[in-house]
Amino acid sequence: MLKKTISDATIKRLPKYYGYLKVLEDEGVEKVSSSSIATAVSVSASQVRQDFFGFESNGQQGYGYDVKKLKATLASILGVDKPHSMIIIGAGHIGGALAGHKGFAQEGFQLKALFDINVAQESIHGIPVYNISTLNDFLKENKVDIAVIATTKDSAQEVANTLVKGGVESIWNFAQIEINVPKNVVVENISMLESLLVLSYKASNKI
Amino acid sequence: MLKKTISDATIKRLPKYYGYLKVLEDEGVEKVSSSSIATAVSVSASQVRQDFFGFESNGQQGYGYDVKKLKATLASILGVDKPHSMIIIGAGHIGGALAGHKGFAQEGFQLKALFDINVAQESIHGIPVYNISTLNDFLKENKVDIAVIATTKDSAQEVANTLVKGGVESIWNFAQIEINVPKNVVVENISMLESLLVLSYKASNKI
DNA sequence: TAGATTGTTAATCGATTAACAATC
DNA sequence: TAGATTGTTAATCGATTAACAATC
Repeated sequence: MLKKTISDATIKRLPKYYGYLKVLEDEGVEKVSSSSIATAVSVSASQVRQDFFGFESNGQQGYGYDVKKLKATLASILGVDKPHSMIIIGAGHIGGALAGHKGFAQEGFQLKALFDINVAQESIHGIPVYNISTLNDFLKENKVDIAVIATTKDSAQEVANTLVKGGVESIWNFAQIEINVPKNVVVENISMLESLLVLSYKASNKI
Repeated sequence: MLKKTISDATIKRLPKYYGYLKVLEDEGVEKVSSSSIATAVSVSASQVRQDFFGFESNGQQGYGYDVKKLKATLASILGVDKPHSMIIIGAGHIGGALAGHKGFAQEGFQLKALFDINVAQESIHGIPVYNISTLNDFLKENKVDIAVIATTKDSAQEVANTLVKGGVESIWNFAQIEINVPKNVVVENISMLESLLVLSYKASNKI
């Protein structure tokens, strides 16, 4: 484990770099400089190089970076060089929207099922919807890499407990509440309301 | 304008503090200490006090903060002490889910309409859906505080241009692309894919 | 009063920017 | 070769933590 640990600030930028490299690859561009990446992602060129410093970026002085190689390196760091199985708990507005989102599958996130207390429809966007009471058994029979919590905040912690007990180690939490999990489980929270409030702040406090 | 400017790092935490104060108010709690807030929001007590330093937090030594007063102060700073009119461009999965989200209205964000190139249904969750071709006229006749871009990335910039021309000064952008706007317009980006990739990183690089 | 807790300054830590030698 | 651009160190900047006097 000689790998230098990457700072949180850097990690948050890696998906942006990765996204831009995908665009370049689609356009057939073969090389790119730190300053082009910087412009595209609204950071400084120095920061791009500093972020890349510590992992093998395959940069060449006087030339830049090979788009394909750099994209592959970032994919590997971000863990999207291999597929992830995924389930969604809560088949409401958000859960349903996530199930319909095409972009996740493109990165190898394979949605296997949705779960809800109330199975209004047998499937959403082709993904089966099961009763939440069957979640426990499902987890015994299927390896789930990532579980999405898209329930109300009232049931989020209970759902998290079931997931953890069932061996899930990565949780993407859309519920408006902090969930408590053991140290071996990673959680990424996403709060639309918080984002909207930040926008509201900016709008209200313009110079 | 003696108001000290609040740092970006602090601004991102204000909605969390605000959310916790709402919980306390609902529970009928009247006072709270910086260390309680800190625990609830997973930061240090010192940071809470540092964040509050600079605006009138009404804290009392030896006692703590008055929940109602502090919540009102944060609401005012975040701009949610008054209502905001809102529209959503793109009535797909995400646009529809946002229209169905109850939490926004509770904070005074009043959704007036959705717009789409293809009006599949006249209304979603009781909100009228109009053809995108009428957006221009709508903006002339209605004051829109916040516009949500929930379109594909291909049309995001064009939509942004129409919004800006129509006088919208705050944009909440869900499209997977950076949009360019004049300096007087504020943009808050939210990227689910980026969030998912951060989770993927954490999952793949656990110690 | 004694205990608790804020407001505020100073110290520390980490992240960003600047600079430039190395080198393609 | 000359120009371009990286990798890397040092300098700067900003954010977090620590500490404690003020005071309720």
